[in-house]
Amino acid sequence: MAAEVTRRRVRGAVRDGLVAAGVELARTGGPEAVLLREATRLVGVVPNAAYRHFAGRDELLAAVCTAAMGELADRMAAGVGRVRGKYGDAAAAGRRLGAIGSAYLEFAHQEPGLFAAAFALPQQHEYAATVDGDGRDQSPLGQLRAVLDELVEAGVLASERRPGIEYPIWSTVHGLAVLSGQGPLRDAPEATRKQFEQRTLAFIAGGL
Amino acid sequence: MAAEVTRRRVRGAVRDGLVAAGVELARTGGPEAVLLREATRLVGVVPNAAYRHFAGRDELLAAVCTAAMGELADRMAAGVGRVRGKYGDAAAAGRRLGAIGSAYLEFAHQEPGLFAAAFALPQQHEYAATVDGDGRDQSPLGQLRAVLDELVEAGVLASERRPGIEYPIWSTVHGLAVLSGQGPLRDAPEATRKQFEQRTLAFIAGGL
DNA sequence: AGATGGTAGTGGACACTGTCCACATTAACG
DNA sequence: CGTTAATGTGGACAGTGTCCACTACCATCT
Repeated sequence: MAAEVTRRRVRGAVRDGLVAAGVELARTGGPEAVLLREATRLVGVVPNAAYRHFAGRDELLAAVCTAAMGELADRMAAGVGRVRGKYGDAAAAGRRLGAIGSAYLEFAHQEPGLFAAAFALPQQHEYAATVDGDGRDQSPLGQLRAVLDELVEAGVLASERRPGIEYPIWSTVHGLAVLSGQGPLRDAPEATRKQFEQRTLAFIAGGL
Repeated sequence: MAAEVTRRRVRGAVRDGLVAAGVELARTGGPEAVLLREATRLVGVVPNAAYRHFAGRDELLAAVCTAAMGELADRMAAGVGRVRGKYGDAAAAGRRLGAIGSAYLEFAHQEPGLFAAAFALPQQHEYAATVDGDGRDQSPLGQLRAVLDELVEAGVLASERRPGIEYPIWSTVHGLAVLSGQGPLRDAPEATRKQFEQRTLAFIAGGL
């Protein structure tokens, strides 16, 4: 009668489960909904078990945050990858820029909770070089920079206008994402929202 | 020995005090820091007294939210008011647009907590016509619209480009505000931040 | 093989939050 | 003056994050 059969899980299973549970909570309820106790409940473990893997709730939220940012990056990369046309082609480069913006806005719209969670903590995702196997920076900002560099090479964007232009562009897309996602424009009808996106992307293209 | 001298406050004093306390809490710690109990503590009243004036914590936060949005609107109006040049003058209209953007960004930078609180609840401030004595819409969006209309009248902005252009512009400024305030760009040095603002406002001016 | 030590999970507790209920007191008003 | 509604009090409850002491397991070294 050696008490309960408190089965020990395999290494890292609980931690991964907690992050997965946190992501799911964030998906439905945003960053506020990622509760430490609820996550442990979903994993089937006692609340304090989480403290073996995270210093506290904020560190769990940070992990969720990183995961959400990763999903955004993946969606952007997938969108860019779907654009045909070889590197340096002016039209293709422009379409790649549009694909980045569209993926960003689509993510914010389809997964408002995850999108909010991705920016819930001001940890610098972008500055920590998140590189893939080929040494390319696959972070959202890194991907945007790559396309802008391509636009310069393609002759679409004047090289003297290139430095720092990623920030106004990022701001424009991000601003629309939060205003139409969580902000005052959140319950505009689908058609209106689509029009906002079109106009905003056109505004960016015109500002190059 | 009729218990304590539980002095009754004048009509509305407790409610106003709670909102003021909530604003102060939001100023230092953002919307998350506006706790019902802490607000009542600052006012010097028992927690439950708040329920005589608000249905719950969310309704208090909504009041704080409205107050914060009001302060933003005031700053914008003050900035526009400081611009000299009569209505319809092209240069003056352009400077007024810049003043609106600058006031927005300055508010977000100087009062990050209040700025976050202003957008914490997705209640439609802008749609509820917040008009002043002269019947003008003094909400942030209303002021932006007024200046854009002036730009059309001054011949700076083509009238066929006018419809809906407030949204990309608002998005751009708002995006920079949250990215450089709470987001990943929050601990950029002052000079860099100033440069971001300049470039972003120039980006908008170029996009007209 | 057998002792040992660190790792992962348990149980119980505390302070804090928002919120509800029953009660007391005061102000307003007939 | 007596009634009534408004306003504040007191106590309680569930739920949260977090800390402490304790226990079972697994790997590793002798």
